[in-house]
Amino acid sequence: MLGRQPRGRVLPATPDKPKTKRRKASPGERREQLIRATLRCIARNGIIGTTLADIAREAGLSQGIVNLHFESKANLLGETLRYLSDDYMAWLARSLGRAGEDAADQLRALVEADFAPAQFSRQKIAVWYAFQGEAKYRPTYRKICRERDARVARTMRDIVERIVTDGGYRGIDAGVVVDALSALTEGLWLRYLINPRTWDADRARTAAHSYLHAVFPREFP
Amino acid sequence: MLGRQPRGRVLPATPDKPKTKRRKASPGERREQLIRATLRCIARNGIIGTTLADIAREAGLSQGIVNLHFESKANLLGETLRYLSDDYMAWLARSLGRAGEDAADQLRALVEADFAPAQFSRQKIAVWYAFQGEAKYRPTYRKICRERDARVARTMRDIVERIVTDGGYRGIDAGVVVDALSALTEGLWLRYLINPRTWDADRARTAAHSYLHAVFPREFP
Amino acid sequence: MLGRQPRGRVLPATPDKPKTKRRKASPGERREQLIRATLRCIARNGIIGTTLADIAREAGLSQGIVNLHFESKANLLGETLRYLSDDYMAWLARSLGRAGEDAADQLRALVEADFAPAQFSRQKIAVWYAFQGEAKYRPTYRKICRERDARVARTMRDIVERIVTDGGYRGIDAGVVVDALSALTEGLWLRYLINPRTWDADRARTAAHSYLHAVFPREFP
Amino acid sequence: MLGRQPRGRVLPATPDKPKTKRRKASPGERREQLIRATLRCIARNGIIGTTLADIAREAGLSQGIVNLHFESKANLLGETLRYLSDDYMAWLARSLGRAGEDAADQLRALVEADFAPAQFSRQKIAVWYAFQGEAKYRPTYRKICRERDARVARTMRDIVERIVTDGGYRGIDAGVVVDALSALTEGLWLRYLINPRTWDADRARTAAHSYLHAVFPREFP
DNA sequence: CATGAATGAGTCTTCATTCAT
DNA sequence: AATGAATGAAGACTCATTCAT
Repeated sequence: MLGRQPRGRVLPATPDKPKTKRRKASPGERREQLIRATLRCIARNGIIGTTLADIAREAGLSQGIVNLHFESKANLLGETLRYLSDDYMAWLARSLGRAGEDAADQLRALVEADFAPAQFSRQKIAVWYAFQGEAKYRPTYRKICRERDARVARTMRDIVERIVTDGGYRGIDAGVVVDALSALTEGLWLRYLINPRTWDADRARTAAHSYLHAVFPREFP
Repeated sequence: MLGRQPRGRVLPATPDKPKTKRRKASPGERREQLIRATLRCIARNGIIGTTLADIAREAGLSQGIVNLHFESKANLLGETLRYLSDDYMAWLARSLGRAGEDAADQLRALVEADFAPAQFSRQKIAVWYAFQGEAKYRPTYRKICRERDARVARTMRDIVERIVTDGGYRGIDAGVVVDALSALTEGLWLRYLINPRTWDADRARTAAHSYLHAVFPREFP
Repeated sequence: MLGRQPRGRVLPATPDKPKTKRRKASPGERREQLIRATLRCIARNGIIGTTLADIAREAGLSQGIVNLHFESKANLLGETLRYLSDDYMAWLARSLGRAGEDAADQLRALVEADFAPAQFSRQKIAVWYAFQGEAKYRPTYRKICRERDARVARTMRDIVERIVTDGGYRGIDAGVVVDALSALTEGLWLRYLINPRTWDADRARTAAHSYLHAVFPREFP
Repeated sequence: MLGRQPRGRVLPATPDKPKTKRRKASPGERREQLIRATLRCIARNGIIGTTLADIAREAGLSQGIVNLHFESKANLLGETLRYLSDDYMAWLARSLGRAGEDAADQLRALVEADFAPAQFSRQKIAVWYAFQGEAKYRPTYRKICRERDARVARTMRDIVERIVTDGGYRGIDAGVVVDALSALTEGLWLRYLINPRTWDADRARTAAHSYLHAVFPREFP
C-alpha cells in the first residue's frame, strides 16, 4: 500500500498469543481476529503504514490469511471501518439505554458517550480519522461514515426536539443544534488526536458543555 | 504509493498550460508550481492516490523533477501542507484586516473567513483532512497543524476576551469558547467533505452562528 | 497457477450432481471423477486457468482431495493426459472393430473416427492442445503424446501398406502417407480449435478426403 | 504465472551482453529487446515456465522493466505473439519475392518457406504452439493467429487457383487444397516439436510433397 | 536546470500443499 | 477416506529514487 514511499517510523507488531494453539477457527472468529489486528495496526502506523504482512503478523497468522478471509485488502479495510462504526453505534445505544426517560438525561448520556474512555481514546479516534481522510476517494468508506452520521443525527434530533418542547425553548431549531453538536464532537476528537498533550477528555467535555449550557441553560447548568 | 491496492477511480491530470514555455525557471517558481500541482492531485485522488508521476504530469514537467527540487516525496508533501497552512493564515489575516476595530466584528470576520468560498471548498478541505488523517504518524505534519491551531487560537482568544470584557459577560471562559468554536469549525468542514450533497456553506454558517448566538446573544443576534 | 496474471474470463463450474451422496468412494472412482472434472476445467479455462480449487469445486469435493488421491497437481495432469490418450485409442479400436476386413474400409473408419463428434469436439481438442503446448517442457506429457502417435502410426501403417499392395499402387511409400495423414488430421483439429466459426467437421473431413482421394483415387473416389 | 506449481526443469538465462553499456535506449529498441528475450524464454521454458523476472534477467535488465515498457505481462506476451506472426509473414513475403512468376514455383516457395531453417526450428515452433495452446482462452492470441491464417490462406489460394487453371486440372477445389496444405504444415510442425528425434525438415518436406505430388502430379513430380 | 529511462525494494495476491479434525 | 482452514513461497505490479544525457 506504500510502494517505495517510506512508511515513516513503523512500530513493531505484538502478535496475538494463541492461548490454545488451535490451527483451525471458524471463519467468523478469524475475521474478527483480523479486523481487530487491523485496528491495532492502523492505530499504530496509520492506513498508509499498514501492510497485509503487518496485519498477519499482528494476528499471529500467515501471509495469505487476509486474502483467504477477505478476498482483498480493500475489503478488509472496508469491513474494519464497518466494525468500528458498528462498535460506536452499539456503544451509543448502550449509553442511551442506561439513561432514563428524561430527554436532557438522554442528551447528556449521548454527549458523555463520546468522551468516555471507550470512545475517546487516541487509538479509536486515530483509526476513525485515518478512514475519514481517505473517505472522499472511497465510496465504500464514505457510505459507512454517512450512514453512521445519519443514524446518530436521527437519534439526537428526537431527543433535542423533546428538550426544546418540554423546556419551552423558543426560536431554537433542533436540526441546527444537532448539526452543531455533532460537528463539535468530531472537531474535539480531532483536536485531541493532533494535540494529545494539551487536550484530554475533560477539556473536550467542557467545550461541549459550553455549547449545551449556552443553548439549554436550564438542562445543562 | 499504493502497492497492489487499486487506487480506485483516479481522475486524469489537467496539466498546467505552459504560457511561456521556459526550460529554465527559478527554483522558487518551480517549487510553487509543484506544490500547486500536488494540491490539485491530492484534492482529486487523495494522498494515497497521488504519485510523483501524477504530480509531474499535472505540472507538465518531467518525472525526476520533484526529487530535483524537493529531494523526496515526503519533503514535497510536508511543504505542501505548510503552503496550505500559510495560505489559510494569510487569508485569516486579510479577513481580519478588512474588519474594523470592533471585537464582535472581528470575530464575525474570523468565523466568516472559514466559510467563505476561498476556504470552504471541497478541494481545500479534502487536502487538509488528507493530511490530518496521516498527521498522527508524521511528526512533521502534526507540528504544522499544531502551529496553525495555536496561532489561530491565540488570535481568536484575544478577540473573544475583548468581547467578554466589553460585553460584560460573566462566567464565560474565553479559552473554552475558543476551544469550542475552532473545534466546531473543523467539524463542520469535515461534515461538508463527507456529505457534500446535504451540506453547504450556509448550513455550516448557521450551525456556527447558533453557537455564537447562544454565547454572545447581543453581538450575534 | 497464474501468479498475478489475470486468468481472463473464467467460466463457472457446473459441479457433478452427487446422485448417490456417498462419503466414501473407492479410490478408483474418485480418481476418475477428478480426472473428468479436470478435463472439463481445462476445456473451459485452459491449463493455466485451472486450479486445484476449480477442479475440486467442479467435482463437488473438498480442497485437499486432489493431493489426497494424486499426491500433486502435476500427477493429476499427467494422468488426465493419459486418460485422454487412452480414451482416444479405445475409440479408434472400437471404430476399427466396426469396420470389416477391407483395408480401404478400415482406413476410412480410422480417418472418420477423428472427425466423429466423439473426438472432433472443441472440448477434447482444446484439452489435447493445451497439453501439447506444454509438452516440450514436460517429459511426462511428451512421452504420452509420443506413445499415442506411435501406436496410431503402426496401426495406420499396416492398413496403408495393404491398400498399396492390394491396390497395386506403385511408388507410394506407406510411411510417408501415414506421416502426412496423421499430421493432416492434427492440423485440421487445430484449425477447428482456432476458427470454430469457419470450420466444422465436414470441412475438415473434406480436406482429409482430398488427400486420400489424390493418393488412392480408386479406394477414395 | 505459475503460483505454487513447479515450473518443471527451468533452464537458466543467458543474459544479453550489453556491448555498449548504455543505460538509455529508445523505447522501440527496448521493446524489441524484451520481446526477443521473451521468445528465448518461452522457447526454453514454455509460457507457464516464463516469469517476468526470467525475461528481465534474460534481457540483462531490471525487474520493473517489462511493466515500464509494456504495462503488463499479458501485453508483452500479446506483442510477442504479434512479433512472431509478423516475422513469419515477412519471411513468406521474402520467399515469395525470390520465386518467379510461375505459379507452381510460387507454391513451391511457399511450402519450402515453412520447412526452411528460419521457420522450421524447434524454438520458433515451440513458441508458436505455446501460444496456440492458450489461444482458445485469450481472445487477443486467437485474433492474431486467425489473422495470420487468413492472410496466408488468401495468398496461397490465388496461387493454387492459377495452378488449377493453368494446369487444366478438373474437379479440384482450390479452397480445399489450401485447407489441407496449411493444416498439413501445421501438423508437421507439431510432430517435429513432439518428436524431434525421429523427425526433421526432410521428413516433413517429404510428407508435404506427397500431398502436392498427388494433387498436382505434373507440377510436383 | 531538466529530462525520462532504468532500477529494485516493497506490496498485494494466488494457489499448491499440508494437516488438525 | 474426507474436509477445509491455514500456510508460505512465488510472482506480477507499483513507484520513489537515481543518473546518464
